[in-house]
Amino acid sequence: MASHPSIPDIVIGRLPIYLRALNQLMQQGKTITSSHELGQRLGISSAQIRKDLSHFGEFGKQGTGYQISHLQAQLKQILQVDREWQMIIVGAGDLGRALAHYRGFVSRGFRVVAAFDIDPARLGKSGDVEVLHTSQMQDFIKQHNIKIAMIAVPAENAQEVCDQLVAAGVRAILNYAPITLSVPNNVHVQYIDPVMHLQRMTYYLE
Amino acid sequence: MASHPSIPDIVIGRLPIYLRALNQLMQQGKTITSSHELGQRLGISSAQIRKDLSHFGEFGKQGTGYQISHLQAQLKQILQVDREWQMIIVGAGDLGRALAHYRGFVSRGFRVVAAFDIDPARLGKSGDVEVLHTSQMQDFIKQHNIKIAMIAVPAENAQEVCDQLVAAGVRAILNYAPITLSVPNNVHVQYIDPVMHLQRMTYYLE
DNA sequence: TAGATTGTTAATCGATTAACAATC
DNA sequence: TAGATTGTTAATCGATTAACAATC
Repeated sequence: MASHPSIPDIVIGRLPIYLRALNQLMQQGKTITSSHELGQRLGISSAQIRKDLSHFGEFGKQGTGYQISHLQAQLKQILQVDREWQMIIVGAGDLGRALAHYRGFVSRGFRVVAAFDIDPARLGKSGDVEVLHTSQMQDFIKQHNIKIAMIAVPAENAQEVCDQLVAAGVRAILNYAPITLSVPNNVHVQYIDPVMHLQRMTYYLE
Repeated sequence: MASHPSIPDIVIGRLPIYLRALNQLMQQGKTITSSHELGQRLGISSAQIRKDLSHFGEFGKQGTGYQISHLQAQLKQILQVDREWQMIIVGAGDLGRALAHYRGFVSRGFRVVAAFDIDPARLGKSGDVEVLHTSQMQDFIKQHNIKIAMIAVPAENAQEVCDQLVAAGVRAILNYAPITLSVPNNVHVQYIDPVMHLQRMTYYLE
């Protein structure tokens, strides 16, 4: 139901961008928008936005455009963020704690329910999030049926942590360690590495 | 010299991935690799890697492959990270401080030289990095000829901060605020929004 | 109605891949 | 030499865009 097999991944990748722009328009008090307005804001052609959306249904009205609240609800449903996903964080260093404290998850469909670290000095509450010992991680994942994890450990330990997560049932990993992980086909990985973004920009500088 | 105008941006975006993989191979003590080995690790075809590299020159040897140290040096030069770029961080909340403490920048060509915040309670040293008041930001950028900044302020303030950065001379921005920024054509922006990555994966879950 | 914008088709554009001569 | 791998060309594949009938 939720996933149509033939939709290109690159299209899926743009849906969160559209959703975020709709949130912003809504906060500005707008109720209606058009593919043209959306495209202008995002630097994407209006044709592409209409084409992308047409993979999933007809959400607009000729002559008028899109009702923001409706399109927003539809995109949330398509992306399956019309619910709340429970996540864990592995690694409670600076980055892991910053993620644990981040206020922006809940309003967009995600909740950090625990963090894990091997260093006993880091255990206990960090903000609202309990930091537990890594030895409890796999049991926790199984008991709470956790499907999503964020990896915020040093690069040297990331693959090992990843293997443990996958073995326990995690199916989506957001990896902050600067290495490419190897995972089975049924596990999804996304990467966040600020240095790669910076290196991409320095090419163009001067 | 550094930037050939006709090379597709998507190719530039893969160079940092190759560079990171080479770092990893080198750490494992390897000295030679091939497009096939590299591709296998990264989930990219060997043909694509060779094609990408061919935009910039001939870095391999038939029958042998690539000398890792040489290819690494070449990629660093192409990306202009064979030097050290000075960066600033705007926003010294959890995220800004985590970035200020991050040890992974220097070895890959970047150094955080200051952070800025409007909250007087956050000023002073945070690890090795001095947090200054935002009112001093534009002077600092001009004096130190800063070209790169990271934005780690709330979404509501991000566009305003961005405008100030651009006006002072910043030409590359790594934006952690979950909004699309509007900038002149000669300014580069990259976005990091963990929620967008998560939403991209939930589409495929279940 | 007149104006605007959708959803969709067909054309264009660009990126990826397969294949192979060159050569280490 | 025999085996391997590059750099490059041509073919394929897929994504983007232009254009427009439909229609609100």
